[in-house]
Amino acid sequence: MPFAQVALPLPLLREFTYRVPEALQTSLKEGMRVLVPFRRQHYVGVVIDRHDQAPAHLKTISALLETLDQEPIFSHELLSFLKRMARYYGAALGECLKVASPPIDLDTLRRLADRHHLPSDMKLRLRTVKVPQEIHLRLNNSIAKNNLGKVQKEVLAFFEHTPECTRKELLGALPHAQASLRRLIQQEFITTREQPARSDPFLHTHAVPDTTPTLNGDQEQAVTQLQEALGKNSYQAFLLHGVTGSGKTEVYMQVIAEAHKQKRSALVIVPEIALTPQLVSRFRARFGDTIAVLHSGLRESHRFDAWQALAQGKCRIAIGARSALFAPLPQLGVIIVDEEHDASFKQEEGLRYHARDMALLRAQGAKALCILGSATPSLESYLRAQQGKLSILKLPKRATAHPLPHIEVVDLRRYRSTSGNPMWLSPPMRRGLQECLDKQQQAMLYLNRRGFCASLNCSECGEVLQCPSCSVALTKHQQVSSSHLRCHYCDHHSATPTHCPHCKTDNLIDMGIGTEQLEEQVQTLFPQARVARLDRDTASRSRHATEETLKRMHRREIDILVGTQMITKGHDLPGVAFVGVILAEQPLMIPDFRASERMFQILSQVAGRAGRGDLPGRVLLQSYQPQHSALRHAANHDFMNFVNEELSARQELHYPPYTHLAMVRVSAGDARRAEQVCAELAAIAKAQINQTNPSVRVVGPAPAPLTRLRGRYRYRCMLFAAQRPALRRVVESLLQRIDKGVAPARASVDIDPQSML
DNA sequence: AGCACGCCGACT
DNA sequence: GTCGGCGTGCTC
Repeated sequence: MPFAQVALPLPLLREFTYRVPEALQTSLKEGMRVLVPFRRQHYVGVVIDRHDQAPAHLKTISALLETLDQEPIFSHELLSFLKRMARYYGAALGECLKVASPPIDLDTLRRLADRHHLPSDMKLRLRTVKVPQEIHLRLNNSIAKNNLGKVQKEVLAFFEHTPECTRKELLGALPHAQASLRRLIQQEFITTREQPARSDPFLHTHAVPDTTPTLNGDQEQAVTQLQEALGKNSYQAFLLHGVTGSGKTEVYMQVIAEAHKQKRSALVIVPEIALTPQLVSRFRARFGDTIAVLHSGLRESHRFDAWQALAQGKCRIAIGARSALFAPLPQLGVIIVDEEHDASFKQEEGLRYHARDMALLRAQGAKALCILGSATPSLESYLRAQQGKLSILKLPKRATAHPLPHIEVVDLRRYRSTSGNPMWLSPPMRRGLQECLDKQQQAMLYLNRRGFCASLNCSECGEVLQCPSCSVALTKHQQVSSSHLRCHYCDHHSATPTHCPHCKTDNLIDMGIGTEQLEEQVQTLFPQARVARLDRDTASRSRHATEETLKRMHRREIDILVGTQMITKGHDLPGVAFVGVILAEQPLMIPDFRASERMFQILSQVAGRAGRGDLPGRVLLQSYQPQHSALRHAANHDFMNFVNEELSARQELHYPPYTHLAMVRVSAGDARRAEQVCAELAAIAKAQINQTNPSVRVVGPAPAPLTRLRGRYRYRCMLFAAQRPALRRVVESLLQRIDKGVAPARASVDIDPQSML
């Protein structure tokens, strides 16, 4: 077949045909990367198809230059999954392949460039990696041992116990042997071989093997069902609904062990923030070196290593964040998505895919199991379970004997400070903290706002200081440098003014509270307590700041930890007995139909941080809306009533999960241009609504909640549809229009948006 | 995405 | 008279 269909790593909604050189006719397969000329440049694309004839409309067809791989880097399973994914999101296949690709080894790339006389600065537009090499030494069998120096003999003696070692190892043992070694190599007494160095930092953490614990009845039942399903070798999806501390991880591990027995591989996807060394060592303790960790925080070379180990079958279990979805696993047996409700599974820039939804799609194609686990399942998953698309497994009890923490709600309306300002640390909150300190237990205070205060307002004229390029209030910060204002959406920052820029009076007052101020207030109230703060600002101070603070927390060197979302996930801190939430209804202030759901999830999750050790946990939720039902349900640990109430509300409003949503976003430097393009797209969508697509509802165009962001005006339009195929057809027509160009505006379609902003 | 081609303002 | 702004169009 002399022609190949090649997908390029560009946002082009089609692929291109290349002629396959004679020499590659037999070896070139689908899923291999190839070097191709494209528009006076060179790109690395992926062969997605071979065919006998070129499309008739093409006059000239270039030949592809070379293949980068001996074997396809995308298996048939992975490639067909990526094709389905591209179709699902209306994305360019090349873009999907790009996010799923391992980085290219720079040396390989340079060799290719040289061979084809490409300029050294050629833009291949792909992530590259310099794979660290190490030199392996091996003793040559037939050597004359006479006439050797003392050190040379020492070097040879070193080889008596090891047939082969690395140069680094040898020089580590014999640091003075450098010159002698060089001579031995020159005289060919020792042969050398260069090979990629193994460098995965997690790989060398030697975990102590653990013993498989006995399961409680619920866990036993879940494991039995899952193992049975695994034996059927077909797709089946589960929702593992287990309260915090119910032992979901143990269930995962036993299913993975069963897959292992059947020589099938496993993929574990966790939220970015939950992928901690503790979690990895827990898996490593059970499965040893068969685990590869895929983490975007890893150096590219480490990711490259992990990818290779999986592709070659050296590792059979992959664990990682969102992008681990694309791990090259032969004979995939089970995909686990832990904390499946977590919003971070949705990539919010570029290719906006949802790792949970794609995990289901991949499992389907691979005839594998998919297990979605959560203490507070998303409404999407819960409805799927009700519809029978997911089999539900329940772990209603904590695996340990400790009961769920006791949660109380504090009505903030009853407490005001003498100045009339809100009292963010109410008397019950203070008492709670004091009791906790008295018992020498640890406390956490949760407030999801960084900075000192939320905004700076003028009490004279009412002016709120805003970012010059975004329609948001500036946040005052006092840490790092002196008092300054920062925009939390762009990189704008300025000194804190003393006078109102509008009316010039000096009546600027702080509004609201951030973690910096909370930390200060806590320290003032409890001068003897050791207080620390954990948020994005403290984390960015140094690379290990967060880890260090958590370690200090573990060692009980901190009494009260103040923080944002960062303190809520993944960390098992057994000393924490008290958790306070400063403003429980904060999630409701974002205009989003999922606000209630998010509040319920956050409160449940924060509450779950209390009483994980031997201490009974206590939780205080401060709120101005103490009667809000999602808050009440969270306080009662009552997922069932929350989910039923919320589902019926969504059904009534025809919102997801009862409909499928596509968000059309348009931005431009000029507001009228953005609105105009958005209106045109909305009109195209509306024109599609006829007998073939009767169920699609178009809402908009309308200004986006953040009307201006980074100097660009934003408009949006929402498409709701009861059926996905109808939604897809309408979206396709919009994408075709966008593909033709809307410059200088930018337009995109987000399928199943997770954030309404 | 990039890089061409193409049509209107400030420079040697 | 040119150099260069970025608007629009095409890429096997």
